[in-house]
Amino acid sequence: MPLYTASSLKAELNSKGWRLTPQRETILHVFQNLPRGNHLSAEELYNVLHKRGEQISLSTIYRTVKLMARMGILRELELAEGHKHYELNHPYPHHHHHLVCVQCNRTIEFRNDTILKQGVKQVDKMGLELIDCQLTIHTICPEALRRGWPAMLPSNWACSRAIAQTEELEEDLSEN
Amino acid sequence: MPLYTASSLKAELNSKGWRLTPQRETILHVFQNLPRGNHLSAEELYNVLHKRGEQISLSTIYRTVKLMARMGILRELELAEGHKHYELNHPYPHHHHHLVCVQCNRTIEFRNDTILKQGVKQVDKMGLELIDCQLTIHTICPEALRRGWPAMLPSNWACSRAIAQTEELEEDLSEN
DNA sequence: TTAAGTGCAAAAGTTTTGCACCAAG
DNA sequence: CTTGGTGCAAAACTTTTGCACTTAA
Repeated sequence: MPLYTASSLKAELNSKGWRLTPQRETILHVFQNLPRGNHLSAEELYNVLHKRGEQISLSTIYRTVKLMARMGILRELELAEGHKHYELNHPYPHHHHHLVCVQCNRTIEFRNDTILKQGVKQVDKMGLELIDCQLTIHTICPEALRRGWPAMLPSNWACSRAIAQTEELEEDLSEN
Repeated sequence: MPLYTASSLKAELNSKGWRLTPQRETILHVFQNLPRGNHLSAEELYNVLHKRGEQISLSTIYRTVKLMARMGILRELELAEGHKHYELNHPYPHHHHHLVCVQCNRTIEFRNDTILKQGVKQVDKMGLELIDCQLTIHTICPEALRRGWPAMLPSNWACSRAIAQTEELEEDLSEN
C-alpha cells in the first residue's frame, strides 16, 4: 500500500487549486518505487525518467519536487553535495535521519524515534504543524580518516566540548 | 572568553599543516562578534567585511568558511534559501537547532538537549566523532498560513501520520 | 626557502524564469 | 473556457578553479 495513490494525490492537489498531471503522477511513482534508502537529485530523476522513455523536462522536475516537498510528500535533503536530493517523506516507523562525512560526503541513514518525538514536541509547543524533521550529523568517516584527514579533532573544539558536557548531563539525568 | 583566540586558531591550523592568515583571523572575528542567532552567507560576509574596509575576496571567503566548517569551527546551515549560511559552532549550552518555514523561509532557533544527546549517542555507537549535529524542522509558519498557504495539511500526509503515531508511542512510553 | 593562501577572472553547476502552447477541471 | 502546467531556451545565482603572485612558517 503506497503512501499515495493517483487519486489521493489528485485530491490533495485539487484541494489547493492545483492539478494532477501525468508528469506529477509519474514522478510520484518513481519515488514510490525507489528502494528504501535511495534519494534522487533533480538531474538523476531526469535520467531515470528518460531511461524509461518518459519525456519530462528538467524545469517540470524542479517545479514538481519543490511543490511536493512543500506539501510534505517529499523530503528535501541537503547532503552537502552541491545539490538537493529528494526522497519520499515516510511516516513514523520508517522515518530516518542522516549522518554525513564532511570530507567525502558519504551518507549513512539511521533511525531514532526520540528525535522525531522531540521534533513533534517542538512544533506542538509552538502551535505549528510538522512537515519534515531531519537530524543531520556531520562527522568524519573512517575511510576519510584513513586517507589522512585530521587524525584527531582538536581538544578545544566546540563539539568536543559539547560531547563531554553532554555526556555529563546524560549521567546526571541517568536516562535510558 | 571567545571559543577561539588568534593563537588557539593558529595552533589548530598549524597542527594540520595549514596557516593562520590575517584573512582567516578576520573572518573568525566577524563570526565571534555576530549577535547570537545570526548567520551569514558567503556574500553577506563579504559585504560585512567590505563595510569595515576589509578587502577579502569572495574566493577566499568560500575557501575559508568551508575549511572552518570541516574543522568544526563553523556550522554550515541549509536554511532552504538557495545558499548556505554559516555561524559559530557553539558548544553544548548554546547548541541549537532550526525550524524553517517551507513557504517563506523564516527561521526560528530552538534548543533541545535531548537531540544533541541522541546525536552523540549515535556517533558513539558507530565509533565516530561528532563535528556538528543539527535538527532542521520544516513547517509552515503562522504568517505564511495567514497569507493563504494550505489552510490545513492533508489528513493522510506522511508527517501527519508520523505525528499521530509518535504521540501514541509517547504515551506508551509515558516519557517526560 | 617553499608550500600554502590569496585575488582575479573565468568556468562550472544548479535552479529559476519568461513565454508560447497545451490540457485539467 | 479559464487557469494552471509544461517545455524550451535563456538567465540568474552560487560556488569552484586555474594561475600568477604573496606570504606564513
